[in-house]
Amino acid sequence: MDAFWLDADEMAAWLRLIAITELLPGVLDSQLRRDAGLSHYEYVVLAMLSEAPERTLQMTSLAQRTSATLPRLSHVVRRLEERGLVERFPCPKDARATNSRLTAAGWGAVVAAAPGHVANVRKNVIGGLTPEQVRQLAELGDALLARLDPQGRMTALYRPAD
Amino acid sequence: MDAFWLDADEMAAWLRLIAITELLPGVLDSQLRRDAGLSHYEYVVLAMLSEAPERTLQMTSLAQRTSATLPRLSHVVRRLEERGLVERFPCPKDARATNSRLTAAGWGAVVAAAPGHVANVRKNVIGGLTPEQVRQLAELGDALLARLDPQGRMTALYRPAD
DNA sequence: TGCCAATAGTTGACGCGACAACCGTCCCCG
DNA sequence: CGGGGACGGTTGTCGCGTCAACTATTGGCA
Repeated sequence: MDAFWLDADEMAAWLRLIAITELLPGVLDSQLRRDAGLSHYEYVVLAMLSEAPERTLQMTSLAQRTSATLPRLSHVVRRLEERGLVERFPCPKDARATNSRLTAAGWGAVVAAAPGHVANVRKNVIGGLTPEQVRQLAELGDALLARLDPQGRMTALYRPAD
Repeated sequence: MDAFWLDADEMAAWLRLIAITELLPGVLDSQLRRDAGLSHYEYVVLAMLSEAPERTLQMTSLAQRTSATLPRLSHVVRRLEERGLVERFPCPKDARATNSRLTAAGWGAVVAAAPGHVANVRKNVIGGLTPEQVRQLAELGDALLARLDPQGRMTALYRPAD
């Protein structure tokens, strides 16, 4: 189950991928935290709700769309609810389930945060790539996610058209 | 400072990149934690030391090579020292500095962990890509890191030949 | 109908990383 | 050669994410 190492090209790609996953979260978090008082993950949660019908999603669905475990989401939503950005209520269709809905304040927070966030993404990530590289990244990403997320837990997020 | 959103290609690439940075750490951590009792970051620290002359590096240098802040590294090295995998001693050249050296047990831990880790990387990451995509990832990675790490803090890690 | 496994979600404890405050050493400029 | 700013590192606190345990509801199958 081993027998061989990574060759030079593979190692180069691998080391860069590691470095990116170490550095990217910090870049996203610090801008959003500073300018909008939100962590990147909190922003993603609000953004997903903002695009959903009724601005409402079931916890499990929201967790899948944000690549998070249910406990993580539960903690985050509780904090967002305490800040008045989100509200929870029992799902009428299934008494086990909980729905989360974006409040007006939550909508306002997303709208306020989005431009700076997009500018940051463009400045620090997408802006450094050629259009051809952007296309390559999307295809690469699909191939990687097929392995990283074989259950397709995140399909809703990264392949909304399926 | 905004005025425009991401277009469809950019959004596709961006969403995939986000998903990868959320999922990859868990995949790496859980395999190493289970099979070797190490977090991925601890493994990287040991691996960097194992490749250094005398298996020894100064804290600051080790922090740069592992994309970490100094406080983070300090905590991690203390734990590794308590487990006997690493030892710290004052740098003879500079009384302010501390050197970390891999112990025999630490070397053994890296050697024991490496095959499973490499297999995991191949199985879950590199193995899903074509050789052409591996090359693209390396180039893409350079372009992204030029923005994410403009100071070249990690240069030593991802471009060892410079 | 009644039972039991599976599903949906919450909670509490624990560990790790970020941040800020701090100490000791070095170096350079006056 | 002496004082101050910069450098190198450690420590403590706090917040967040994971894991495990738990409750409640559902749905299928006898």
